Amino acid sequence: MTRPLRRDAERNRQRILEAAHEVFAARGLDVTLDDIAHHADVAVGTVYRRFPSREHLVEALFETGLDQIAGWAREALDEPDPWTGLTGFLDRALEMMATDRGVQDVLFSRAYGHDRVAQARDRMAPLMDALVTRCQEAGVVRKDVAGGDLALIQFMLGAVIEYTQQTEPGLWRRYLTLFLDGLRTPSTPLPVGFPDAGKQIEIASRWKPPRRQVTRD
Amino acid sequence: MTRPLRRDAERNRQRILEAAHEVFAARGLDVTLDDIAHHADVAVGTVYRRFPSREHLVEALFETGLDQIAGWAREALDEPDPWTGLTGFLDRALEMMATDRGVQDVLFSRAYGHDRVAQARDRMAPLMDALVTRCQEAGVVRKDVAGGDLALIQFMLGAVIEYTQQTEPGLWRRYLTLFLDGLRTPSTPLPVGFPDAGKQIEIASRWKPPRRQVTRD
DNA sequence: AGCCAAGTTGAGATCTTGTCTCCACTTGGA
DNA sequence: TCCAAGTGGAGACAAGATCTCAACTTGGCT
Repeated sequence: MTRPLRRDAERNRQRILEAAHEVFAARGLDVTLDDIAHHADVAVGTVYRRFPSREHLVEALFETGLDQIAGWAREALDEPDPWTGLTGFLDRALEMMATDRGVQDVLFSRAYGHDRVAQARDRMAPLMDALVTRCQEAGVVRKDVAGGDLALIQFMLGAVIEYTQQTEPGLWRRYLTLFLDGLRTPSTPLPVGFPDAGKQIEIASRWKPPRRQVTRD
Repeated sequence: MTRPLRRDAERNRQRILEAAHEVFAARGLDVTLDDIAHHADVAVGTVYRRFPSREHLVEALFETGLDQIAGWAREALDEPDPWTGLTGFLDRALEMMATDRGVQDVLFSRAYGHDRVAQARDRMAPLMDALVTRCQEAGVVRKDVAGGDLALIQFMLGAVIEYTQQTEPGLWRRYLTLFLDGLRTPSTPLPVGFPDAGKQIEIASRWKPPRRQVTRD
């Protein structure tokens, strides 16, 4: 049985988690633990005493974040109009990615979050499938797109967010709209099929979140 | 008047340029001059004697590449059918980006290529505008997109290329098709306007090409 | 109040990675 | 033959991240 943390230690633990959340949100997962420590007004040593690696922080922070997205997907499935469900979901999820850069890293890379976060990620795939299938059954989405396409679309819009958010926040909505119009029923046949699960994992394994420009505060 | 290089030196210069082209193509602009040297079977010192910085290599290599893209745009304007012109152009340009990762870096970042490459880049914008306007006049492209949107679309597809090319080459065509369907005339109004020139420069200035995964040969 | 285990601090040891120099050595060509 | 031009590559230098540790502080139990 492990005894509870001393009061000051517990307080510091919270401050570190908060700081990590903010720093991850602002600059993605690829930040130093020193940065986080500084942001939490705590020395590096303290951070290392609580969290042996960035990995532990990521696990502690992002599992709930991903589950929140999954929750939106489930809500979207309850929406009476399938199309509204789908677009509403994408809007929320992307809004979150625009606010928290860490989410994109954790969603699309296998570099961090090997345990609980990875599981949360996997729980999302069937929900995406359901969202798309429901729209297809209602005849409002072309038959040749897959649930997995939603992920790639999110990835692309994530790239736009990364590119433009500082300067032109919200510009991504422009391209989301363009995409959604492309998803609707009158359609050109798609030239390549969507990759299977094995390929998808391979893709994500190869991707590493980009090193972000150092933005001074 | 500067005397010509010695024969062996000239040969090495060529090998360096070739090697740089290959390495930039495979891994983007953010590679070390040491890498290039190694690839050219030449010592680092030799590279530094010819090209004081990566910048010089980039200038020497990419000006023609960008002009080639501009050339395709001009050809596309000669195409009798405006829509075929537009799609054909995007296809070629993206094919090039898929083959040469350096192109994406040089097109969308201001980190490299300050002189001739920058000018070549600027020469492209009016061509994009023309391509789009021509389609709009023919009534095949929605009125609310701008020439600049083509660049962002290329950027997004570039991100997909980066993410999937190793594993699932050509997958980007799937999303190009989706996008093109979104560009066609029956349309949902776009939620945000396209940013003006000043903003565009600011956007590109902030972007740095991502550090690529080290892929062992 | 006094004690000490738990906690904190932050300079710095260590590692990694890239840039660029320098000088002993080699080579093309007048 | 000779030497200016060219080359090799170890390593100096810089930047930046990871992680440690010995001296110091503090919460909380008695």
